[in-house]
This record gives sequence, C-alpha cells and structure tokens, in this order.
Amino acid sequence: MTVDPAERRVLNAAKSCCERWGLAKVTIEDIATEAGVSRATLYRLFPGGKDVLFEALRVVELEDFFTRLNGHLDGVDDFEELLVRCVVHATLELRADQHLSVMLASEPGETLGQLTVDGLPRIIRVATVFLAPLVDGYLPRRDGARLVELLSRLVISYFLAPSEHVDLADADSARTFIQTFILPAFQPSLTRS
Amino acid sequence: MTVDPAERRVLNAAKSCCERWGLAKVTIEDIATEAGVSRATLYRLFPGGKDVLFEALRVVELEDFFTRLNGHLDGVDDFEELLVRCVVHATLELRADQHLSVMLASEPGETLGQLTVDGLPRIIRVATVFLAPLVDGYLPRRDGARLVELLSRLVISYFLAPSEHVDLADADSARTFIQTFILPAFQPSLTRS
DNA sequence: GACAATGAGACACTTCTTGTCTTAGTGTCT
DNA sequence: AGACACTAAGACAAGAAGTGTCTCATTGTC
Repeated sequence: MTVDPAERRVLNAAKSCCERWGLAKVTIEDIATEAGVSRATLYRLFPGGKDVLFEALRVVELEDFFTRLNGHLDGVDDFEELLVRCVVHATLELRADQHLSVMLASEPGETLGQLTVDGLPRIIRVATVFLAPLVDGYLPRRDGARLVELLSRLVISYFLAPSEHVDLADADSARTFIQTFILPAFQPSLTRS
Repeated sequence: MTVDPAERRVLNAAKSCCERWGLAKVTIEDIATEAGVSRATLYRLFPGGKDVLFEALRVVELEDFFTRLNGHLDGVDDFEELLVRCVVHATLELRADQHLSVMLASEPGETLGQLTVDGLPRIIRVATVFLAPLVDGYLPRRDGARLVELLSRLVISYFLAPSEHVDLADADSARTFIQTFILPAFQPSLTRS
C-alpha cells in the first residue's frame, strides 16, 4: 500500500492545482508542471490521464482521512466515547478540509456525487476497513460494519446540511445524539460496555 | 460615470469567476453564464472581449476602492489624522480584499504588474483624483499630488512586503511613520495645520 | 558499459474558445 | 396593431489549447 514518492508528488500537485483552479479547469500539463515532472512521466505513472489520476487522489485522500481519524482514537476504551470521538473528529476534519471546500464550491455536482452517490460505497468500505477493528471488541463483526456504515452516512449528511438540533462537531451534542439514536439500536448486541 | 446595470452584472460575474478559477482559466463563456447573459450581449457591452472586460473591471474596482476609502475620511479636519486614516484603511482594505489575494496567488506576475508597474500610474492617477480634494485645504495642489503619489507607493510596497518596523494597518505605527518620514518633507508647504 | 527512469519535444487528434452573424422572441412606446 | 430596441440561442469558421502516444538524448545507478 506504499505509494511511490514520485506518485505522491504528482498527487500533491494535482491536489494543489485543484484547489487553485477547480477540477474542471486543471490540465494534465498544469499538474505535470506543478509536480516538476514531464507530461510523459505523468502518463507513465497514471496511464489514463486525469480520470485515473484523480481517482487515485481520491483513494489516498480517503485513506489519509481515516489514518488521521484513527490517530485520535488511540487508547479509548469506552464504546460510547469511541463513537463520540469518531463523529466529532470526522466532522471537524470535514469542515476544516480546504480541498473539499474548494471542490464543493467550484464543482458541487461532481463533489457531492463523490460524497453521496457514486463515491459513498467506497467511503463506507474504507471506513469499515479502518474502523471495524476498533469496534471489534464491542460488537460482532457484522454489527460493527452496520454501525460504521450508519455513522458514516450520518456524519456526511450532517456535514453537508447542518441541523438546528444536532452539531456533530460538538462533543456534548454528539454524545446526546449517539446515546439517543445509535446506542439503543446496538445495545442488544453489545458484548461488553 | 454611472455604470449600466447589465454591465455591472457582467463585471461582478467576471470578478467572481476570477476568484474561483483565476484570470488565466476564465473564459468569456464562463462569465456570460455566471452573469446570466448571452455571449453576444457580453461582446456588445465589452467589444474586445476578455481584455476590455477585465480592464473595465480594474477601473471600477479601483474607483470602488477609493470611494470606500473616502467614506472613512468624512469629517476629519486634521492633516496628520487624515493621512493616518488614509494609509491605515487603504492597508486594511488591501489585506482584506478577497479578490486581490486570489489573484496574487493564482496569477502573481500579472497581478503584481497591475500593482507595481503597468498599473501603478493609473492607481496614482485615480488616487490623486479622489484624495487630492481632501488635502487641498492643507497643501498647494501640486504638493498634494506629490503626497498622494508618495503615500500610494508606500502603502502598496508595505502591503506587498510587510516590514518588521512598520505596520501601516496599525494607527499608532502609521502615525509614527507619517510623523517621521512624511510630514517633515511637506511641513514647509503646509498652508494650515 | 548495460540499465531503467526521465525530460524534452514532435505528432496527429480532439476539444475548447473565440468572435461574428443570423434568427426568433420579448417587452416598450406610439 | 406596428415599429422599435434589445436580447437569448445557437450556427459557424478559425484558431488555440489540451490530449495521448512516440522517439530520442540525458542522467544517474548498479
């Protein structure tokens, strides 16, 4: 899963070009120049051009996102606390994500698709891979996956359209939310508190 | 000097397109769509296309800038205070200017040219037209023009490359600066304090 | 010296952008 | 009702820009 340093440079270049100009206006040439790499090399690394490149970018961004999220969950040994931290940090990260906000502003359709339609299954898949191990101790594997999926959908929804009643970036609000709507559903399967 | 509402809409569209994509990436089509007019209409309003349009945009931006600045100088009846407010508000406006900062990030060469080389004479001309009346009571016309020019150059320079010693956005710092470097030079010509 | 990786640039091809023009539709004034 | 000015929509040709593939010379490594 290690990424070639040159690939990484190109992906970073793609990201910053995107932030400057928006997905639709970026050219392969721009990215190659920004990365300090020739166009030929870029095609060698990502045969297929822009589509493949940005697909790869989405993958690494997603993995980075959950890697950072995992970093905030170290040593939490309480189920409720784990879920609260998950949604709070995920929400904070989404709100602070410069790249995401530029994308949402300049290419709303495409970006929303990546968050809610075409891209959602993958988000849930990656979330499950990263987070399932953490809930493994508390729930049967199958219920863990369902929980992660549910929370993923909710975090995204509340991020895109904030509610008047709930603020998932606020620990207290998130805790109340989880106690009320999430925990009861999974209570029966809890193997330990 | 009144601007046609349709022209205004187009200019605003041009501005916001620019903020999103940067000057180099904006097309006439983008601007027309954003303004909700047809391409034909845009060419009728600004024969010459992008060049003419952005030239017009620079003109109205510049006039708006000094119109706002003038608004902050109402009723000031002390020469030193007038100069201090001028440089402070001009500096604050420059720093807060969303459009300018995006332009500086995405098209540094072009934008710097507009601030320091090709565009500077115009800035000074407009500054003189707007500000000369205010210093008219204190200085002979000719010295007023020289003062406005000097301050314009200084504000721009300190904005582009902040100094460790002077912060023209800070009233105290600006006052000291003006007392030290500006007022002495014009003291002899002062017609009233 | 053989080797793999790269930058530079040529290339044919496609797509985008531009500037102009025509047409049909709209609302206004008389 | 009819003349009028104005505009959106879209056709159009010419040119510019972007794409994807190739070749070749260069570089640094084993």
